[in-house]
Amino acid sequence: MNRIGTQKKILDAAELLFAENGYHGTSLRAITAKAGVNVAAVNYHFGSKKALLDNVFERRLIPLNRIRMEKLESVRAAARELGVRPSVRDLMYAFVAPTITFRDSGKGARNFIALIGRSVGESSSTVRSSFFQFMEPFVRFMVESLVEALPGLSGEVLLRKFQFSVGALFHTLRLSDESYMPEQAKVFASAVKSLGKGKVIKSAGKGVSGNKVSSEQLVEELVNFITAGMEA
Amino acid sequence: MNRIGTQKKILDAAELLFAENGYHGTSLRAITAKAGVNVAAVNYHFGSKKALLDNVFERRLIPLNRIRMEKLESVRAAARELGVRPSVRDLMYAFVAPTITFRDSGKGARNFIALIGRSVGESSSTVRSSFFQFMEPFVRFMVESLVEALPGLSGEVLLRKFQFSVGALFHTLRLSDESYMPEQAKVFASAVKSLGKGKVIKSAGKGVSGNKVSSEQLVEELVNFITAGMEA
DNA sequence: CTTTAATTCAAACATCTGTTTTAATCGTAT
DNA sequence: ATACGATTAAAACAGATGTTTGAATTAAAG
Repeated sequence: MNRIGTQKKILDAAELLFAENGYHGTSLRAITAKAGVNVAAVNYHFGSKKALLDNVFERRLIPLNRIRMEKLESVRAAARELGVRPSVRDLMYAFVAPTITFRDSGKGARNFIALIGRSVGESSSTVRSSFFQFMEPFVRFMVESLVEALPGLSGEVLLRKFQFSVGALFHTLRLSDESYMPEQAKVFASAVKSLGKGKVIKSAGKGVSGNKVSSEQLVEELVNFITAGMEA
Repeated sequence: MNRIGTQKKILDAAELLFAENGYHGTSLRAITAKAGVNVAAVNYHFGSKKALLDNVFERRLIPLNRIRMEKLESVRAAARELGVRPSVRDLMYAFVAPTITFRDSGKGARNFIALIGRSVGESSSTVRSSFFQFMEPFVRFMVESLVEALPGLSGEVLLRKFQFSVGALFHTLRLSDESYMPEQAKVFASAVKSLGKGKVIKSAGKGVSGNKVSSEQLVEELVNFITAGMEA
């Protein structure tokens, strides 16, 4: 039985190509060619292209969301035990850290992170519905926790601020692999190069900002940024 | 000569459908059907589907970027005259305000703003290259100005912080029309409804946050958020 | 009015899409 | 070895895609 092997090969290829060219921009023939399997294998193992997309999300998003949920719950539990409100910073950390550190768990994970970074803003309803079905429980829990942490804010304002944070995080995820955003990478790199004053950017000639910063530092900067924004 | 009329009809239809279903998710036949013109009209007037996309961007992005540039230049000029550094808040305002207030200049403008909100993270290289070719001069100028405003930050850190801001803004633009993001709207709306404590969200039953806040308030909140993040 | 160029239109183009079919092949248990 | 269910493979399917063609129509110029 090579079943599992074939399914994994298809999932890996689809994950990569969906991240690179989008759902509609990726044909089943491109996927099966990269996976080294027959075209019919997708419909045999998954049923349809849409079902394949669901499986691509499901494979990574279920364990990832479990980690995020656990972190969030432990933050709330710790605060409850101390009789205080959870801090915005801790909540934001539980939101940001698992996602970004997940990038480092393998090449496939990096592709997937770039994919979900795109899926938040995906134009096609096919991709959106597939993605949000897995994200809803976490988002709901997160918003509830934020209301607890920032009781002075109205629900509307808090919601928008959280959406600003979501945008900041997922945009960063999109940029996590330079190869997927060559135009943006070039624009920013040339902007930095043309500065010519102040602190020198040591890496300007070699690469592009965003893919050489360590995950730990990126988490730190991002949490600092959105925590300050949430509390402003 | 009905030339201009036909071209405009095609551009309007394409702008709407690209925003709703993405570039690859929109067929020329869908565009021409909505525009009420013949399929061949696109290739006759624009040359190709890709060239049509370029024209959709160009029509709005050139005047919009000119406004952003002028605002940015006036901020820098005012600071120079006073012999001080431009404030982060003023720079961020010049970045955010023109984009968001542009939404209100008409129905087509609203469609377009949703479209460019998506194009930043678009998976397809076709859309990305079309979009970034118009955005590069502004991004370059913006980064240069930020270096001036925050001389204490290294170029790399500043760049990442600006990218967080870009993410926050464009994610908000994506959500500026609820009809394009029904799943996300539902997730957030239900999350708010299930709060049950603190300030009551008056609008929870009627609509969804994001499309009833005034542009002025949205600009204010967004500028507050990213200014705090930049200065954190 | 006639001529001429620009524009529209229906139809067809070749190619690509996701999916299905049918036969061949594989691994495994009897 | 045989039989059987699972998997693969090649081929074909109907439909949609972007683009092109060539005739019909329209509008402006002489």
